[in-house]
Amino acid sequence: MPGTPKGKTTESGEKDTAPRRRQARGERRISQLLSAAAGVFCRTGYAAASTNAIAREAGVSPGTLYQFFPNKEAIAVELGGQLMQRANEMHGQAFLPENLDRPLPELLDAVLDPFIAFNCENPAFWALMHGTGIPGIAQEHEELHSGLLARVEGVLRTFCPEASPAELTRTANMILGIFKSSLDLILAHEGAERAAYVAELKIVLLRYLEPVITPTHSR
Amino acid sequence: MPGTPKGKTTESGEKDTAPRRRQARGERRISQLLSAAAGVFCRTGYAAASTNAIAREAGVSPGTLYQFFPNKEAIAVELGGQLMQRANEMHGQAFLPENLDRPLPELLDAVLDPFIAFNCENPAFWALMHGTGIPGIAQEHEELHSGLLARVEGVLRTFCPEASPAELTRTANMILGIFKSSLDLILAHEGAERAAYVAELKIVLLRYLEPVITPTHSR
Amino acid sequence: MPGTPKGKTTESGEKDTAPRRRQARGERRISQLLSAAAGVFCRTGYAAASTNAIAREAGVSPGTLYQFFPNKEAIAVELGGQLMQRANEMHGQAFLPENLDRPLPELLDAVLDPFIAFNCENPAFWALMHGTGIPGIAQEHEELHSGLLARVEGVLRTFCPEASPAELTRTANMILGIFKSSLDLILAHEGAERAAYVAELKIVLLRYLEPVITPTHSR
Amino acid sequence: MPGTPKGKTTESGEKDTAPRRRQARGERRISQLLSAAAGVFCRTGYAAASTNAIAREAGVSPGTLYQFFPNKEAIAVELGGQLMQRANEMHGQAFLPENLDRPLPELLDAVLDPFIAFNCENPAFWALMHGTGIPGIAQEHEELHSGLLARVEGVLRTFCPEASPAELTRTANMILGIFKSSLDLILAHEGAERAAYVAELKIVLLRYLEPVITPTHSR
DNA sequence: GATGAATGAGGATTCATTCAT
DNA sequence: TATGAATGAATCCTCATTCAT
Repeated sequence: MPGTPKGKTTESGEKDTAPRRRQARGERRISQLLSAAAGVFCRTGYAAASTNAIAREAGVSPGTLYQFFPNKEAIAVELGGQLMQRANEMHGQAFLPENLDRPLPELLDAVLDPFIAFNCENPAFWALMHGTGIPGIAQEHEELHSGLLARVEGVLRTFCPEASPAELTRTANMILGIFKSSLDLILAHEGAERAAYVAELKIVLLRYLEPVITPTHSR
Repeated sequence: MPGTPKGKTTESGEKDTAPRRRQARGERRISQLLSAAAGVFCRTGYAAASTNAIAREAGVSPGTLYQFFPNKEAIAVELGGQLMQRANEMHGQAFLPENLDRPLPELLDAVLDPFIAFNCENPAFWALMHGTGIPGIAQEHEELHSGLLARVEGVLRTFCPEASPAELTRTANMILGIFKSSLDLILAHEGAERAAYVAELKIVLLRYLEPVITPTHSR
Repeated sequence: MPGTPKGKTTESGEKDTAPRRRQARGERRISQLLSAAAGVFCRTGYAAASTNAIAREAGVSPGTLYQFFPNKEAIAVELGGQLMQRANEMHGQAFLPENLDRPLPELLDAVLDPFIAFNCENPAFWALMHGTGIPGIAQEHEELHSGLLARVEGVLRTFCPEASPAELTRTANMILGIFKSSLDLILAHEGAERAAYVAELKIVLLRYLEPVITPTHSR
Repeated sequence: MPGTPKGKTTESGEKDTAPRRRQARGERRISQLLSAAAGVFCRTGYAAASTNAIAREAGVSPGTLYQFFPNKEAIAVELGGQLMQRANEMHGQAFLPENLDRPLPELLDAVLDPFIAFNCENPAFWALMHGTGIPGIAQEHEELHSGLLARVEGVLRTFCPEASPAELTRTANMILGIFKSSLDLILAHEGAERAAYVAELKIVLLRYLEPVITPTHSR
């Protein structure tokens, strides 16, 4: 958007600027709505969140919400997708190859810290992944979940190439589960206590994974 | 209120019998309703469960339901409490003092196996504990949760008497969290795969707890 | 319902009477709702009729309406079906075999008069058959339409056995169409003018059909 | 209001041209919108047609639509009027005096064929005339209807000068009604079957009108 | 106690219409 | 003029809860 040459001619300038501004307004609204939705989902959960409440929180009328989203589910899906994408971008580096050569504790730090930070800043992300049973979302969120699962499996595979796929999946699921439940605890506390839970999570994973990966790694 | 003699007949024998029968019938109704609720909660989750659906599943009219429970939440609370009690009864033995002297793997088996079995048979128990975010229930279910927490803390305390209460609570929370998320995986699979997840849960807890309790225990 | 022996024993009497009364109330409500719907459909057409308006007209709350009908369409379908049934009952005699031997003018009188009377008394019947384009109703009403069509075709067949099925269908469709549009005119007028339109309808049909059926009939 | 000189440039030539262009553009827009409306009305009926859908079909924004029409009804009215005018132009010749001297079958051909053709090509015309019950439109479309009615009455009057006005109106209404319902059947079929229904319509009208007009005409 | 009808506030969604740009 | 965002009343429908019998 910045850097676009504007005002080339008065005519094209007019034709070009107005729509862009309108579009910009629309996108601002979308963000407003999404963050309002994030707040409401966090506070009340997806099922209990009403579209009217979301619109009210965003400071718009219900009709406006429906100009940008076809239904409540779409809001959750878009929000989840956007958060997922941001999560992926943010942690792409966490899973960088160079991290795989580092000792497990460092690897855990590298991977978990940004992920925890992200979730602390975007608690809606987690609230959405809990939406079990909501028809239509489960599907989309399965996708989010399997994305994470695949990443973790990928890391595990490099450490234990001899493990069967089933084992890998199982271990990855356990890791995700542990992470998930710990995140609940982490989010439920603050300050030093939160930090203590973060440390505890790392201890759990370290002790769980050390025996699994050390053999491969010790050579 | 129930059992109040209303002087229907002059015979004292009936005075006693009729109310008792009524009470018995009432308790049968309550069980009916509670197990219907368990089924519905399991299938649809608490929020999406309608009182009408529960009444229908129990084979009674909505009015009857409200004769025994003041509102939907009360059903969940009662159900949770009752399941919790059954869980307690069933596992009272698991936490028997003699188990505390056994090596950790056996202790884990002794404690986890019946608990897992119970949850496999009563999936509603778990469904209820997930009701995070439901206003009003969280509080009541905190109580269920803290019951479990206290038990686990109690066991831990005997193993690490020198640990601070905060540490104990933290560890107990982690254990419960790990158990909780593993249970999701366990319930989501069947047969050999389910058994594999059970084994994996024990590995995680064993490795997590071994360093914590071994020193104390090894002497 | 009448003639049922009641009050055999006090116990079974109680068990039997209360539900029947309740059921009776429900059926009264259904009739109320259906006639309210008939009125609203007549005045505003199906599409523009709101369920709240129907409930209001019936003097009940919207929720009550939905206790007896799953949705707006079901009301229309039930109403249509019920009217159709009444129409069938009422005109079963019109199509009696003995009428087929009478000269065409009398046949037309025998068939049309009760049908017209019925539609004047139940204008909703007609309003519903106009519901073109309403998804789901079209199907049900097609059935009503084809019922009529079959009857008319049946009569025609006895008069012109040599006609092809396609011709019969075409003629029956024309007759129904003429009847339909004339009914609009009949319902739109009153008193003598209405009678004049009725007469005119018979003239149209008489002249249309005379050449078709006379050959068969003249022997 | 349009065409008002706003004095943009001093040159008188432009003063004249620019408004004309604007006007031309406006009329193009109006046609766009009207034919879009015709399509939508045809597909979904008037009541179910949304102004947004019309605007979308026309490739403009809803705001633009409201720059040319004050509300949805006005679109229907204008469309109906325009179609009516085209119908009038197209069939002005059908009702030419010289046709009145021809035998009835030829007269029917002369009048009906172009009218049927017109309606097959402009199905929206018919869709609009069915909009019975739509508040506010009925009145405006009555006008369209009465236009046709007057024409038919005019023709009839030349054939039966001795008939009372009431009789004429009645007969004209019947004719229109028959035509209307037959048109439904005609539009609902294609090819040979459609032709057969056209023929059938003519038979109905021929037999209905022959006795009415022959006496006058046969001398 | 039991029944099932009754309630009505609330939720998702639509759409004719208006407004700022 | 044109745009498309904004509005908000209205619609269908649900469901926890109450009431008459």
